[in-house]
Amino acid sequence: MRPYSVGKLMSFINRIAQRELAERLKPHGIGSGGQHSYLKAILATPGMNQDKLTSVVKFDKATTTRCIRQLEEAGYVKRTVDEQDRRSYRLYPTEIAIAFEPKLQAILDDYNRLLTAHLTVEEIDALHALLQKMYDGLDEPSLNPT
Amino acid sequence: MRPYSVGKLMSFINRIAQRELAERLKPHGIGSGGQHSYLKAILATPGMNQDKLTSVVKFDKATTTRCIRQLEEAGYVKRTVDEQDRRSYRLYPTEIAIAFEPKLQAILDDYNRLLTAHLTVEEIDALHALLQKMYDGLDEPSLNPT
DNA sequence: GATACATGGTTGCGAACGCAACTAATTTGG
DNA sequence: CCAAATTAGTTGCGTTCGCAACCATGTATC
Repeated sequence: MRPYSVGKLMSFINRIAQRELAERLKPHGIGSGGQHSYLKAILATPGMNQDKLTSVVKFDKATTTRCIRQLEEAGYVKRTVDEQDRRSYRLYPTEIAIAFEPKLQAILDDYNRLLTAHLTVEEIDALHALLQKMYDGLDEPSLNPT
Repeated sequence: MRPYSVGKLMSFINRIAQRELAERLKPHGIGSGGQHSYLKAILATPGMNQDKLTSVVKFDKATTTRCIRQLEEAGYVKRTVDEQDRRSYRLYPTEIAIAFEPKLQAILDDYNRLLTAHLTVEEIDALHALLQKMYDGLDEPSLNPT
């Protein structure tokens, strides 16, 4: 039996949805793609270095460098050299970022509501649980060489 | 109550997974991203024009132009001018593409199995149904101006 | 404490993609 | 039947991203 094309559906949905999200973040100087993921992670856990952050958001470390630079230029993130290890930077949200957090969260909540607008509450629960399980399965040593 | 971050999970999973798929398609001269979607659509429905194809795969028409050009250069697709409407091209798979179809399908099946490796059969059924419903909901006039 | 190795971060390069502006063929309205 | 509007496709431009090569700091081995 042929497996369902779960990958195709996810890629479709993601592609359509990302355009919506980009449009909503743009007025706040936050670029499309992963920038908001970085900002959310820094707000949630201030003081991480870029390497840690890269593994949290699952992008490439080069992408991290660039996204952080953009967030810094937009005034959302501060970088300070870690005195314990002078190679790495500790990342902190600025006052502006902290003030913006509720708005950011509202945009993301809105986005999620849009995505799941045609599902019942039970269906959303089930979908979230399944995606979480899927994610946990993928986020394993086999695919994540140390 | 805060909505689940279904969007974030989907984007994570998609990002991780796309790298896997890209690696498997690369040896066959098929670029990462949407190229395989176009090829599959053309194999499934030969003779479409690019405009129709764009709406099927949900990319931008500029992206369609470029992906089709690459598939043509790679020898998978033929374009012929539609004599009924000389602006449009009819798209057909080449012999090579037809011969390659089973292999392509095997790669995609494999990919889907990888994605859902940690789910039970019932969970995969449920996930597929939910994603399909989600997709159908998004693929509506409100977001798809005619 | 000099040499090798590991690790955090950056840069160069190329691929993929969307938007907007454009060309060329077709349809519509007067 | 001609001008205006529409439609299929292309091109220019800017953004995002991954990979690989690289630099600088830190750690380990001798």
